[in-house]
Amino acid sequence: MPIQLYNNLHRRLETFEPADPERVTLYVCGPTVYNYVHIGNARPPVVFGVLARLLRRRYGNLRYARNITDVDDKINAAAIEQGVPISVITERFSRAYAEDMAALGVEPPDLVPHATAHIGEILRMCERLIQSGHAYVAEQHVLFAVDSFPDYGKLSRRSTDEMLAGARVEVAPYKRSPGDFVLWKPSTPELPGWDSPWGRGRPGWHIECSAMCEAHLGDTIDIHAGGVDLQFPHHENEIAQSTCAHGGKVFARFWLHNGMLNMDGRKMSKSLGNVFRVHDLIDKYPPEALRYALLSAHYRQPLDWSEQLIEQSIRTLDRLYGTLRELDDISVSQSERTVPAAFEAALNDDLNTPQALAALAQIAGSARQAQSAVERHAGKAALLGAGELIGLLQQDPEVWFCRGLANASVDAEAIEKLLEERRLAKLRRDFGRADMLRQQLKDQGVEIEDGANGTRWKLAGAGNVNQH
RNA sequence: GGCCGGGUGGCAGAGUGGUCAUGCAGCGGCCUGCAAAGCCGCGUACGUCGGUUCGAUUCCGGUCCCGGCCUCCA
Repeated sequence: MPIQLYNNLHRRLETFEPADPERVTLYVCGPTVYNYVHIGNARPPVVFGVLARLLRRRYGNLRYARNITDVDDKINAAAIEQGVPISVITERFSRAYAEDMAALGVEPPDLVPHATAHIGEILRMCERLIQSGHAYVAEQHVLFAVDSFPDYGKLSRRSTDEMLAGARVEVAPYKRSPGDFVLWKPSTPELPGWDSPWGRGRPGWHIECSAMCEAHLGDTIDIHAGGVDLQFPHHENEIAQSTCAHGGKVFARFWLHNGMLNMDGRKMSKSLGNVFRVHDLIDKYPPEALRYALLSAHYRQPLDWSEQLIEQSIRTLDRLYGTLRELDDISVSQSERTVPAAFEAALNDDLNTPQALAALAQIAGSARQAQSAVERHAGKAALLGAGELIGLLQQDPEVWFCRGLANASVDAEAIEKLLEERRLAKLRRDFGRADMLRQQLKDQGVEIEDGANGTRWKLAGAGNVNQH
């Protein structure tokens, strides 16, 4: 079954065929590391990370790059404010980003190129663009001439005239055309900078992605992905630079854009200040529930973020892990894991994660009802295999149900002691005493279940159990 | 203003020209000392107005509302 992807370049669903099946290339725009990222920033790495797993499963040899932007005016501002070199800021927050993404079950990409490690490539690309007449030098800036690229605006479907009509920003006087954008700009002595033929300076925002794609993935890549808010100008400009730097070769064959996360109906964005930082959320809620929540809507749709969404996700995972716990006695090796056709078909259909999660619920349902050892084994194999592909259900169920125990106010020994006391009370049919003990545990946030093989317990409620 | 996307049951959220999404919550039942979990069952959802059609939530047009981008943005 082919993988169908909605190619935003053509605004239609297309069958994905890599240019070279031996070497599939994927580039996702990564963060600017000047602060902790918010949960909206986590959507691309999570959803396109699932795409990476899907591609890797099918083609084996995937080269997946997700950059780190470590030179930028916001980083400069943060460094000046805190009185430290920019490297202190960028190292701190690129590490935090890696940790936050790992917590959300995002596998590291194959390549994590940093902009500052590619200044040479950036300068060479600038020179090539100048030589070929697609860029010019003005007041120590290197600017891309949008008029030199007839396809400019093709991705975002807008003409340069339209952009002019709606322009919100004053046009710098040295631009030949208002749509021209900066490839290289001068730095003052206190700002980070590198020597260049046009004086000491630093790269513009868009050129780094073009330079890093070229350096690591080649002139033409299979898939380029990122947030829909990057479609213009960032991705439009990348296309212009790369295409012109490569003599007209196609830059990216597929363009995928994820929708925005909303807070109270408005886009979650740092400039609006309505953000939840991943760093804080993973302290407060089980990270896997955050991942589930991010995958619960189709990636192209907007997703309303709310506490209720997280709690709903926790309860859904409770049920799925409950099924796995019922299958505790079954052992499934890595090679025995399976990916049911309906589940994979959903992901192949433009990464339809809600449908895939619906299929996962069905898989769990039949696994729960399986009677024979063979069926139960197949159920668990499917649950783990499908879960692995989408990055869920890979924990030990007991770990899931005891979420946050290490930080919570309860301790396991005390719980076990009360449970033993309750067991004895039940043996002598002192149910009043037994119910009292259950209530006592419940007051501590511990819920218990009596089963054939004794009593088990879990931490109840949503995420706040993990709060310190 | 220009370009683009969206309005589905209490909530989240897929999908389809004519029996079922799915999950969460709720209700009833089974099970249970009681619970919980699990199982079974239940609720006549597709913004609005027209059109096409034997039949439209699904196609077409109008309209209302919401959101995104228009050089900070995932």
